Amino acid sequence: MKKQSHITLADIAGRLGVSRVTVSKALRGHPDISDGMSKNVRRVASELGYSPNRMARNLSARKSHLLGLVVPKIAHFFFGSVIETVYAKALEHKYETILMVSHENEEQEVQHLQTLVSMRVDGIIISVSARLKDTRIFDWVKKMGIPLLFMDRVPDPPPKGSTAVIVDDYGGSVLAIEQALAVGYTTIGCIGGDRNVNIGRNRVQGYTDTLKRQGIPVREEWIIAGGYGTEAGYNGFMRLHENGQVPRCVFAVTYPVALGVYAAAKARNIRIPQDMDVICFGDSDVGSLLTPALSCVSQPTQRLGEESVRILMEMIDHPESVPGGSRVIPTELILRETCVASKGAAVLSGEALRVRN
Amino acid sequence: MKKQSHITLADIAGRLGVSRVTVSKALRGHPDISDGMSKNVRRVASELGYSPNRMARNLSARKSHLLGLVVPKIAHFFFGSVIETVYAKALEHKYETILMVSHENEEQEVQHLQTLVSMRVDGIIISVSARLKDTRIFDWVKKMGIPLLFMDRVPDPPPKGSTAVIVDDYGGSVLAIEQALAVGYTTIGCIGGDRNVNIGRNRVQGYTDTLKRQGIPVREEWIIAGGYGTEAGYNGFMRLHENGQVPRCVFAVTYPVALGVYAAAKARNIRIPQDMDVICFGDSDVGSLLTPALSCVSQPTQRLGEESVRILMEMIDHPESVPGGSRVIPTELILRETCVASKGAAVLSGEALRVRN
DNA sequence: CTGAAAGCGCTAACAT
DNA sequence: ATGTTAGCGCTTTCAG
Repeated sequence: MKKQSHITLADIAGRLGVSRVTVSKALRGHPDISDGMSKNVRRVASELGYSPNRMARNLSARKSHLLGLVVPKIAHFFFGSVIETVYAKALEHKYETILMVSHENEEQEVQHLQTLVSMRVDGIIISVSARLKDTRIFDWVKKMGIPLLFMDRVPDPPPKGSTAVIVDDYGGSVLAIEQALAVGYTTIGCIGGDRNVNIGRNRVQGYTDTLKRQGIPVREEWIIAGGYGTEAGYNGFMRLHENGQVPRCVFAVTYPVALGVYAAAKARNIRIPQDMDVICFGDSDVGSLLTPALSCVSQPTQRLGEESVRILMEMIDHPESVPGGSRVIPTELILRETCVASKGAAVLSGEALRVRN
Repeated sequence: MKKQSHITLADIAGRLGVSRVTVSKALRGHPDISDGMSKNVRRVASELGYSPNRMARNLSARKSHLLGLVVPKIAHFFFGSVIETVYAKALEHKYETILMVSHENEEQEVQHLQTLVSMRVDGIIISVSARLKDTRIFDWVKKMGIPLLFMDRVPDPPPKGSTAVIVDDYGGSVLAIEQALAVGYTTIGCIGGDRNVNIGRNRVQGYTDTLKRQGIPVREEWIIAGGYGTEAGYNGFMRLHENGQVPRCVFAVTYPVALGVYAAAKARNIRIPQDMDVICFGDSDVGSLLTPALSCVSQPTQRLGEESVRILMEMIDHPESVPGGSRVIPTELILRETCVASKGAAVLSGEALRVRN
């Protein structure tokens, strides 16, 4: 019982009494082939419902036109939106994208990377998981000759000679904290993040530096690490609350963290922004529909995705002239109903006020 | 300048003074090979950093261990969550998933399907775009011998002999409308959907049937089609509002549509639920954080994804014994702060009340 | 237990 | 402009 055998070049060639090579060339628009022949080939191909076997093509051409994308999560606005952009941009360059989700799990991350190498993707974009510790896998990928680009989340410290496209995490959180200070808050907490990955490190750094610069004491018990998800926010707030001393405002390291804070506050009957205010890093499609509408530092997901693909393509086409280092994409402060001066709050209820950076 | 040449079976074989076949077998744990040999091969392989070339393997084995997944959107809770499940489940079966996003665009959909066939994926799961009109592509895929499974969104009418895993759209919307009626609303609108796809058709049908059954006149001007996204909800509400006669409650055909309704209501200063109430089909992670927390008919995304993969695997392994037809997955009514009896509303503010179906 | 031969479907280099 | 010859890296008979 042989498996369904597909139409091949040979079938088309046979029908036309020419060789497979001619057909192959014709189908790819090679200049060698005459117009008439080309037309005939195409006609027969479509009559037969021919579908080129990409595996064969890739194997032979030693080029897959595949791009690997590894992210820690997918069902979240930031990643969803970045992923969509990467897909679209890659397609413009005639590349298919293979998505892999690590679920913030280093083991899966390694395995995915191995699979991508195994598939001989032409390049890889990765946003590393929060728990990442061992970075040798990245050297291996590189040794395998596959261009690797870190996007948004980079191991800290970054592997030697790595290329990255990141968001201005430090600058963004400075914006956020300065806003909180401008409103008049002097007790400000920070929830989420960790030290393995740049985004946690830099955002928390921006927070502490800004406080220090203003001569405000940094209280370690108000810096609650613990990741980037909604649970981190929920648990983080709960820990803060149990300690008894709740700061007047908290800076959530990601949008999901802020969501968790909202949920926890609701559960504890803490009113936002009257009892405690919130501002966060990262936007979402529903940010403006929450009550109160959440103010944030927005990350330009589109630019992140576009730049990443652009640079990766560069790395694929000119492996030598890799510029290396990091492109940093600026952020933007979006003020809505949290973390705004109280009289302003009423005014802003309708549309968001945008402060360009 | 030859391209980076990877380690191959031959390299390992050479090092050990055996043939490539032996290595190939050893690496795959073929019983032919002795334990000692196996160990040696594995050792050398890992020393050399060998990574099997999956394209070559697939080409030769005429099996890709790839699964195609086509969805209209990704940056939305429902799809994000289904996608994640499909990835995980597929992995359990040793399958990689190739994701394609159609952006609700039929042309892209066709192209993606062609690409997947070209990659010789072993099976395809698709959630069709709302604008789908021509279903011949599905017959072609089938003719190419690739099992195809419709998930959630199926062309209406479904192609002959197709297999699908869907949600109980009709039953779910009956639940929603009955709830609205139970609260005492007699003027109920319906926003979103269209007639090309089952989910729109059936959800709207559930809405009209339930009203009729209760002897409530169905007012066509309160049934606003227009898709499944946030804009559809926003624009839909605006049209309703411009007409002047706003129903006491609206049923949003999807969660994003409800989000759009929230936004539009906010913009028009219509209070939910006091001025107009909302209930929708489809849940989200932030549903309970909206104000008021949104009541909905929830779709079990996990079960949807799991069932889909399970059945597709079945179809791949036993192409003959395709059962065909549709598996229908039941829904669940989740009441929060909208569309609940007014005195109940206060009581429910904290945690969600769940009514099992 | 191991290996030689053949081939998966396609492309690239080199004729003709 | 078209065809010939050789692989790409792996698996699958089928002999030893």
